[in-house]
Amino acid sequence: MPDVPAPRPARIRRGDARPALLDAALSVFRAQGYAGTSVDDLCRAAGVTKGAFFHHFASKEALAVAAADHFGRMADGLFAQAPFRALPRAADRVLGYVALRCALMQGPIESWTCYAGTLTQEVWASHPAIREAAAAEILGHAERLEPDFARALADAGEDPAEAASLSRHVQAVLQGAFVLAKAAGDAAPARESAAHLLAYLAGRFGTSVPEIPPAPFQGGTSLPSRPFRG
Amino acid sequence: MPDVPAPRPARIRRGDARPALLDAALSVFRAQGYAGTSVDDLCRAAGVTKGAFFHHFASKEALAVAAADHFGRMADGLFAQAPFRALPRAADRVLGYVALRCALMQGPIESWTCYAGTLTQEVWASHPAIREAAAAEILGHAERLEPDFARALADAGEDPAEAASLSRHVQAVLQGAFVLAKAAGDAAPARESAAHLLAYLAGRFGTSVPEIPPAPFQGGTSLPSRPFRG
DNA sequence: CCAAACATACCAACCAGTCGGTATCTTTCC
DNA sequence: GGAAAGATACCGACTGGTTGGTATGTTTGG
Repeated sequence: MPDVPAPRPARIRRGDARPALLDAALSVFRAQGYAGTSVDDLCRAAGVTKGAFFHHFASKEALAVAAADHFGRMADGLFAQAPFRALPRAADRVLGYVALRCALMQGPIESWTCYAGTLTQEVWASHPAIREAAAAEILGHAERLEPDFARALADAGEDPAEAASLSRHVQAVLQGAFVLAKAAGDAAPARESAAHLLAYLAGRFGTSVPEIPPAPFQGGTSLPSRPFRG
Repeated sequence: MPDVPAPRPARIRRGDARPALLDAALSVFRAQGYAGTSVDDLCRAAGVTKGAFFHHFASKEALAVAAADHFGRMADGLFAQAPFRALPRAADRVLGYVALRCALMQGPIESWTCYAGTLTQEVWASHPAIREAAAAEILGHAERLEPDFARALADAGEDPAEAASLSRHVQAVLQGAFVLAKAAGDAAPARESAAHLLAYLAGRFGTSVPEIPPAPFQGGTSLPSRPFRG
């Protein structure tokens, strides 16, 4: 059990407990997982006491659910204001979105991975309420991007009916990129995967791939090599 | 806390405790997560007592590490014997691999998702030993597939140097597909994503996409629609 | 008879959640 | 304006149950 980083002062001002707990939930759950995080961990990270915690949230699960919505609103706010949103061509907006997500892949892993995906992976079977909130987050996000996909496909003379599935695919690739990054302890494989995704999308939209400089992954494994055809 | 399914008889024969625990680890950890699974859960699922558990494994973490290798050997065995391995063209072997993984996406989710990816996502920061074992599993698997990717790229007149990154990308997409499937509670989005992956690979290799029938995802979210440009 | 393979009882630490109580802000009424 | 009344926000000791792990005893195959 690693000790929780304390990004906040030891105590929070009156009235700030709820947002402090929501922020703490995002980073601590992402770093330690749901079951691996105690209520005391969350309180410590938020600079709040247990009394405050249970005053604002009925249970640890309730905080996790509320934090999924919190995460979604933060993410949507970020992307709604991003410059790529103003591009005239739909294909460029889609590629710009993926390029931005790729550019965000730096710094501490728990700061740029997906709260909803991380939690779902862990508690999809044991905590249906969290699974539902996370699913609404991920699939809702994909749905909100859908119009641009439909437009980009139509512009390329392709069937826009595939927009929904393509938009979900983009989210899937990003989620998978996060898993590889966590496994490798390095953002490089995630950026590489995003680059492949950009290539696929550019192919579908008949446009060129935008600039992104993915440093190649140097990791490798330390496994004794086990031949596949063995 | 859902009760653990007991796929085994209440008690296991003498000498079978170790493999029983490894099998139990695969299914129970995937269904409940690492921290959400108690040693007693594992013993119950394996039909074994705590004494047997700690006779064979020094700790819960040690079992999780050993199970990663166990998972890898089972998976490699499965793919090594699959018919697609005998195809003459490298591109067809790669596409056949993805098509098989797609075809496996049915039945209980914990039976076809990735043990290594699930565990990494949860404990990458708190249990380095598990993270390393899982990373070796995932990246090692990608490495073992690499020669076919290199050959397929070369056959298409493309640079085979991209094989490593492309092979990791395939694993990333699969991992992400699992996350979406868990979120949606349905294999459909995972199969859709695999279909997009096949399309990308076929494009890169200059071949046609093989048969796979991905039923479209009907899920949708129950979120009040929050406009993206809000 | 011996070592490996178990079985059972047990323990200290931890955990989610409770509860009686206090501090501070808001409303109401004069 | 100001005091009383009530609502909200917060505090932290406590509890019943669970957890990973240990200690010690028993069975079994060779």
